[in-house]
Amino acid sequence: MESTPIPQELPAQFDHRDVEAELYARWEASGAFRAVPERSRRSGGDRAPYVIVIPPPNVTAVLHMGHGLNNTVQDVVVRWRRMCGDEALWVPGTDHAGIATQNVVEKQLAREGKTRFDVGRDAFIARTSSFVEETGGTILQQLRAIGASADWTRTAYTLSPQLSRAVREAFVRLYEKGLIYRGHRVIHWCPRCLTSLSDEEAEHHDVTGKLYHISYVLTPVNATEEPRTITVATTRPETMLGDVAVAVHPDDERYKELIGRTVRLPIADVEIPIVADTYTDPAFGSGAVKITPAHDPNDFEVGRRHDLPMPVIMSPTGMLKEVSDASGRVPSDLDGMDRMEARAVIVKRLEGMGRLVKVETHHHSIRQCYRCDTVVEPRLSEQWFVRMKPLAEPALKAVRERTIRILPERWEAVYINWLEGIRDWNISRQLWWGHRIPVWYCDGCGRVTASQVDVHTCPACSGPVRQDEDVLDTWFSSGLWPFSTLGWPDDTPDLKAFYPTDLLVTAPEILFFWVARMIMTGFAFMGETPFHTVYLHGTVRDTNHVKMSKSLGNGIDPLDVVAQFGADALRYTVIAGMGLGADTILDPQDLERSFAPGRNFVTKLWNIGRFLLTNVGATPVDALDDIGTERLTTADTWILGRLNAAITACNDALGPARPDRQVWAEGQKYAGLRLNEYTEAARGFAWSELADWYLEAAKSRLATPGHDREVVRTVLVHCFDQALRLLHPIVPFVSEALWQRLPIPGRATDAFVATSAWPVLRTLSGNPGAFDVVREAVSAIRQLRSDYGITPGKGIHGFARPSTAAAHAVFASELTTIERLARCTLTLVDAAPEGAAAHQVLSDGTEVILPLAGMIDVEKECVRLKGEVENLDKQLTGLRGRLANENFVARAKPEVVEGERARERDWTARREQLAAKITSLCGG
RNA sequence: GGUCGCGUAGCUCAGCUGGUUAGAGCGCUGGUCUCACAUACCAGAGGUCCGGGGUUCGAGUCCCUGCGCGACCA
Repeated sequence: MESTPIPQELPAQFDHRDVEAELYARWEASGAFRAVPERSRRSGGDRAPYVIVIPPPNVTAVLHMGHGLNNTVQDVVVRWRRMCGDEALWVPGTDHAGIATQNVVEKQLAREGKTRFDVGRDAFIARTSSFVEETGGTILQQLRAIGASADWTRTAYTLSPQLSRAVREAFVRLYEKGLIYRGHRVIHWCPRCLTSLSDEEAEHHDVTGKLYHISYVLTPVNATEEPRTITVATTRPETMLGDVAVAVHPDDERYKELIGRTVRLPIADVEIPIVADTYTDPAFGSGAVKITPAHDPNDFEVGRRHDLPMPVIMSPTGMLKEVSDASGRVPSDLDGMDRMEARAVIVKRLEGMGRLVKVETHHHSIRQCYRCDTVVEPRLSEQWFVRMKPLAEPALKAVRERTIRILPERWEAVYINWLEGIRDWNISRQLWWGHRIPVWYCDGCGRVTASQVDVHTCPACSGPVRQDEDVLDTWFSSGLWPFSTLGWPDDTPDLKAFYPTDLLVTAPEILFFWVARMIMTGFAFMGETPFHTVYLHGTVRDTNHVKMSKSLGNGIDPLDVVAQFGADALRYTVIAGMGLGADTILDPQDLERSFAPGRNFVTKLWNIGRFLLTNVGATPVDALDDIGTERLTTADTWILGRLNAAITACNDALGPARPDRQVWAEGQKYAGLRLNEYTEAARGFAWSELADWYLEAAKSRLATPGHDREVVRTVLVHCFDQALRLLHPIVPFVSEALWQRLPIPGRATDAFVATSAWPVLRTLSGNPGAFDVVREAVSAIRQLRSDYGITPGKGIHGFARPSTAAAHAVFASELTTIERLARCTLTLVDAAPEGAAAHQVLSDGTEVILPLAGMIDVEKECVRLKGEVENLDKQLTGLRGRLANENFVARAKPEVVEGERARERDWTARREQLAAKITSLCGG
């Protein structure tokens, strides 16, 4: 069958601008990304479900490189599984992000000279809602631009009515089990956000601060006692206004006799006791520590043990104030003063009083709000807590017993360590934007009611009730994400078909915030793990290894990259560099250089496609199975063998997709998701093998009409088709654009590579390695040409002396290919011709001889050959030494020893051949 | 302070359970506008695998130690 000319000329370059949006729209319209519950095995279908839930970005976020990387990984995996025939579902959505979103709207208000308290709660929430409606979810639109194949019909939002129901259901269930309680505790307070924070949200930062040593004067027991002092050390002297005791270690001989006595607190001027408590470290500072129960979590515990008062001396905004139990403690001139300013004033005043003993430089860590970096203030207040220990048990067990694996492996230890030392979770936030705590108080009878539905009158006394003012930590709702997005608490078809999910892809920073909590809630509410694999990827950094961020100005906008180089170039670059857990380094100053690998690869792929379409034509090729194996050339068999190898390498790098029986086998636990290895395998096949060798070998066959032309058309289209499938998850757009044009036999007109089948291995006949001698011969001639400075334009003639009959046959059949690639003419001979010539001996002993009359420098050739022999001798010495070593022969594995022996034979033979050349050419 | 990780080519990184002459991309050098591709092709240079000790027939790979860097947690 003769092919017809190509229907349309392909442009010289892949124009991503023209293609991406249009292709994406077609995919989406075709329902390619839509999952159908009935097709899942769990719902009677015949497909294994494969589900990923997106780490929901903040609803007000705009796409940055971190999102780009995170979502590209998810998309690569979900596209791979879709092609493998799974019922693949990637659930997209956003998070209402309590503090972050509220901050944005408060900033807007501030520009109008107002605070949220000026507008009131309802109006503020209304305003924030409309803000979110207008600008929120931009990021989901942006994800389409990088090719994200999420099921948009299932887009979720943590503050939607459905997911809000899930939050209430979860709260009430935990409350009823006694796993949620309300308590008076010292929590982390952000004086800027005006809310409490969980332990995880108050981040540690190392600082060089000061340690102030302050002496407190003991109250004399009688008029004759010498005045005595006791010195305490603190980094936060302003909190002394709230001191209620000085604690010493009970065994500390220095202070034993002082226990039970009192000191007079300077400035606040109150009398406080000296107590004995093992919390005190005798080795730190003076061995005596001031106790401020309302402003330090450790002191709070000491205070409880000794039944001490707990005066709060700081306002929510961080100003000194007699808030509770503190009357008379804050001097009027300090009242209302900011905590930092007050520190300086108090230190100065202590100095004036002679109470400041010394000030030391002190390295310690302070906690800062993870949203606004303000130094948090430990503060006694009433909050809601989740009792974590019981929830942590199954979450620990799941990782220990391999129901869940965390990649890279080392994070499992971090996860376990954290869960073992877990503390109760403060879930109430003094914000307005979020899920209001579903608890109602009756002031009449004191009844506290937690309820899924709004409560209007007290169930006990029918009196009026008021709802708790606080909202829940955003992570409380995102912790339910793997099932709330699927319809929980309702028993929906989605939940049945798609829970548990499979893979979670995120950054290590939120391992505790989010991942661990999802696992805990998964077991608590679903009785099952939410996913079997957690994949933690690295961070995007600039060339100085500084994390990219908008505020530092070292960020890269993924949409800029998409506009300049295309989504495929972005994806390829990021995925190719995706070592397990490794950071991604990109240069914001030089996008051209950063994304060159991706852009170059896309261009290369495009040009392979161009060549194919111009030379193969648009007429569908034969099915490969219809081509008799006897018609396949050495090159055909070789490339089909390389294709098999590439498929195997890709599968090995990516899989296994899931554990065999809910639990990861020891040998598989850390296997798969090597995206860089997968990329390299697919790239190497398409570029270094298909394009660099097979395509070149195909050219003359394509130019010659006849049966063989059909064979090469078929093999070429088959290999490129398969290559595009292997590459599709990485570069979805260019692969789709090319695949649609390929003359693939029997393909439906509306087919997509996106929903085509992942390549499988073919059984081959013949020797796939036979073609290697061709490649070696070409390389050898090219190398000689380069060594002798013979420009490619200069035609040369040479000889080849195949070492075996098989090699002779390959040379005879592939002679045109060799001649074309090496740009020479070649004569096959039985004996090397006499005279000055350049030589190469191939690995099978075949000789290549270039007489190069007039161009060859005999002396240079002798030096070159002798150098080669010298190198071989060096290797042989080592090899023979090893083989002469009885220990090696006796103890090494037999196959290793046999391998070394074979190498010795090969190298020796090769050396003999070269030595003979030297004798004839250089006269010994 | 605790736990963990990293240190391989100029740069960014691969190197699985110890076993050929340690790889890739980018960059660099030289040569090519060869009829798909100069965003390409061809050839090449470049590595004491951080230092020291040990285990082993054999160590980039395992153990100890020193130095440097980083992360997480207190």
